[in-house]
Amino acid sequence: MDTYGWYPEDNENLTDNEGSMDGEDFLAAERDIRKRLGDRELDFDSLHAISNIYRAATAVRRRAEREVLAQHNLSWGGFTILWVLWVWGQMDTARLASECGLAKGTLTGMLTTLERRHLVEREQVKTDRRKVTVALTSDGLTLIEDLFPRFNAYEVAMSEGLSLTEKRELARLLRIVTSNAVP
Amino acid sequence: MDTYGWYPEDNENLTDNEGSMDGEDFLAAERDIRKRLGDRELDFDSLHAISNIYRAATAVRRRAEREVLAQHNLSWGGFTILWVLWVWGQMDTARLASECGLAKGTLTGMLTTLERRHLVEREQVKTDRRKVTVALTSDGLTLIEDLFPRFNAYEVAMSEGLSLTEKRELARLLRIVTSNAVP
DNA sequence: CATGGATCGTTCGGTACCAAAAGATCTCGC
DNA sequence: GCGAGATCTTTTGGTACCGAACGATCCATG
Repeated sequence: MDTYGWYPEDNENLTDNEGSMDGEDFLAAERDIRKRLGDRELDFDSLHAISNIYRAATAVRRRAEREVLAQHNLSWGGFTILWVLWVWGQMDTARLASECGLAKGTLTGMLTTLERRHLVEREQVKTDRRKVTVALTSDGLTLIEDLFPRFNAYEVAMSEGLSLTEKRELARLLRIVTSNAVP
Repeated sequence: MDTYGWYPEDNENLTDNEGSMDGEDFLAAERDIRKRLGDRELDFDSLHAISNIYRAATAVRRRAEREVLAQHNLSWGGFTILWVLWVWGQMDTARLASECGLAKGTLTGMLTTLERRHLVEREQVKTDRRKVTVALTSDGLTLIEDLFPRFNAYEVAMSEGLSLTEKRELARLLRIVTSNAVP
């Protein structure tokens, strides 16, 4: 069996990761990865940069849904839709899907859900009847205006420990990754 | 109507965002947000830092599923499970769920899918029959060893434009956010 | 022993989410 | 005008994914 077939039989000499993780444990986990796979031709810096994005996104999303959004029966996606319509005003579904990072087929179902709750409304475009524009209702406006400041407070809490410079640097680096990933 | 009730009626004087977005457009979009909501007491730096995490994660995930994982019929979650088992070896389902960032109920279903494809196998722990450990099969090992180098190449492509220092800085900042979000 | 509480994995009900196909409408060459 | 192709949204079929409820197993205390 060549080096590529190497496989860990036990966890000796590796960091114990039982229980909940803090920042130290994450670093330790990344060291373990390097110890396991260090003899291969891999780019570990890209690996950690990219995989930490998803890890952070999942953690932030799940906690937001539990602690901020659940009391209003909103999913992350539903909240995003309201937020985008609030900031940019009404728009057609193709643009809305792109802004929200959703497939347009996904958007259809979620709009139906939001429409049933009278938070948004659809309207067929007169000049091009293939298109549909979506807008907040007054209920939707009330909800997002009440909810968003609390959501922003949550975002502040999630970026605790980052300086102003670091927040801006984080946003900048993520913009670069995003434009790499959007074909 | 007070300032809080202000609502955009049209998109004049705002950046046109039709079509696909690049890094410039993202910055423009963030400027629009500030223009729309700038008179409120919100922390825009936290907002952009946090919301860009999710945007980047979604874009990276979707493209990976399409361009790297689809040819092996793997979802992002399924891939993550194989990867974690590869790096750390067999473990019980609770730890596996935590490492993968999945709810344990979700993991059950995905393990069943992977087990049906003979990529992983479950085994009841002798000393504590409540527990179940999960391990890669040899098919699973072959798959991840073939797939991971290509996945890593994808990660390199996604971090194009970032220097080594920036990749490490990105990983570091995201670790801070993640530990804020894991309660 | 016995039994109540803690700790596992799984099941359940429901939404989110995607890619691909279908259906509706517009546009442009002829 | 009129039919072919382009461009929209919705529908479809299937997986991922969550929280909560459930059932099995372990363990501490009397």
